Amino acid sequence: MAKASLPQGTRDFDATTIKKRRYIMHTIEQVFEQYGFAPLETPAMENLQTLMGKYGDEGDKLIFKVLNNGLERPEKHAAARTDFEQILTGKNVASLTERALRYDLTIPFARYVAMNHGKLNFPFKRYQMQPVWRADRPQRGRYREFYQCDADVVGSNSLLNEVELTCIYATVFEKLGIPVEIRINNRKLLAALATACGGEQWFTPITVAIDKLDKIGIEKVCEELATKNMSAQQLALITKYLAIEGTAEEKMAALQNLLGQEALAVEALQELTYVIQSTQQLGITNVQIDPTLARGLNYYTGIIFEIKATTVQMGSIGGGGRYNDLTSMFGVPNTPGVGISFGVDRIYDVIEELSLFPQTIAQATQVLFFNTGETELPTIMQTAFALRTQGIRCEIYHETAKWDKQFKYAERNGIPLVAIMGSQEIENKTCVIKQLANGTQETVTLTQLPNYLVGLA
RNA sequence: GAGAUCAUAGCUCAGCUGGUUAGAGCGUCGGUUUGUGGCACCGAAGGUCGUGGGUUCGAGCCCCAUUGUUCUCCCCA
Repeated sequence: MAKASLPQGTRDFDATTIKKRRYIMHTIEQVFEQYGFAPLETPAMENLQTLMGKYGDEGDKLIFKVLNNGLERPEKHAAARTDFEQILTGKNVASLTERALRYDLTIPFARYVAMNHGKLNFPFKRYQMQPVWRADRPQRGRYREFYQCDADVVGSNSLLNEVELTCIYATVFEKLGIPVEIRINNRKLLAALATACGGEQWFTPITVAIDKLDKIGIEKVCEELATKNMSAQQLALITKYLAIEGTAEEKMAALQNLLGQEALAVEALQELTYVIQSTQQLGITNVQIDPTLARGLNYYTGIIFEIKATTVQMGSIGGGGRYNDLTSMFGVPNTPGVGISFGVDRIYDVIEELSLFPQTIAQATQVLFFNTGETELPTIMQTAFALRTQGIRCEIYHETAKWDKQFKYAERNGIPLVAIMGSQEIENKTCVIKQLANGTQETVTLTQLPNYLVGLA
């Protein structure tokens, strides 16, 4: 017998955990629907071709691949052996692996839009809440299987979308009680910085390096860029850019001052100003401009978002941004979109750490009926059955046992009420209801019972 | 992919420079107590010391390998 175990980085979820996670997901789902997003689900597996090359070189390595079935068939052996050599050089070969587990929800969504663009009404707004898989090494706040909740709108260039998605972020985290900072930036600003440094070939090195600013500090960022042959003059510009601080208005002014001669920068600043001002007018105060925000996924082209919990040490718990033309990779051009994502499992960890889950979540059964004996059991079953039709969740203890045990069962399972019907009560058509929390108990007639219990709940 | 760390009862952990039969608390089960839980007391069950090798008269402890945990780098939700 092999010892029971789980694949690395995966977890089982017990009842309490699932209920807590549902609470998070329901909260998100409600807000999504308030803004007119409709649900979508896609398969756990995609064609490997759909996913490869969409997340950068690092991303490709983290995609879980599925080995093809049927490789043991003799007529495939020769081809499989040759193709395996390709695998060893880091290539992917369709004859050995042609499917992979989804890595995020955005690319499958783009694939869906490309496949169905003829019958969708644009702008098309969908939300999706499903697990994704990444072959990362697990650590704090990092899992190999985790849930994402995404909302995307495609077929619209309007900044109204960015504003509303920001509102969704603000509303969800307010409902969950998590203090967060909504950081926004604009990829066009980074593109302008690259141009000011001499050309767009600097875009990727710059974004990669400055994304690490808060971790490694400004000197190391400059060191890293210097190794890419960046001149002292260029580094001076980067340093000035990274040193920008202050209120949103002050940052805007400084950025305008530094990059105002670049057309892209002007555009970027206008967009950021619009989002900041609009959300401020709606009473949302936790949006921050962060010029150093870059984000790793390379398909973003405009405004980008990242959510940081301010009172807990944790990686970002949400992120997103605008992409010009994600569907063109699937042969359908001119479909701009913008989307956001919630990292449910990290949000869970944050709420747990801050002890913000409502007490009532864990409570399932409201009433435990004591099993007082074989002769009493039929009446007890009838009573419980009737209560259930009235929407009251009840259980009957599975066997006649000492009350001691039955009490402990109720306690351990967080059942707040115990119902006792012995021969005496049955004869009088009554029932004793005891509240475990404070020990008080009352005798209630069976006709009053449903109302009595609703009153306690 | 690189590095560090840990792995002993269901859980949390002790276990000395390598030396008899590996301990505690909590939990579980039984009892004091068959119509009222939480408390107390008494008793019991429960361990291939992650796995596989090696060194040694002797290994939970030392060495090597391996698997998993937690964490850091990388990157991300």
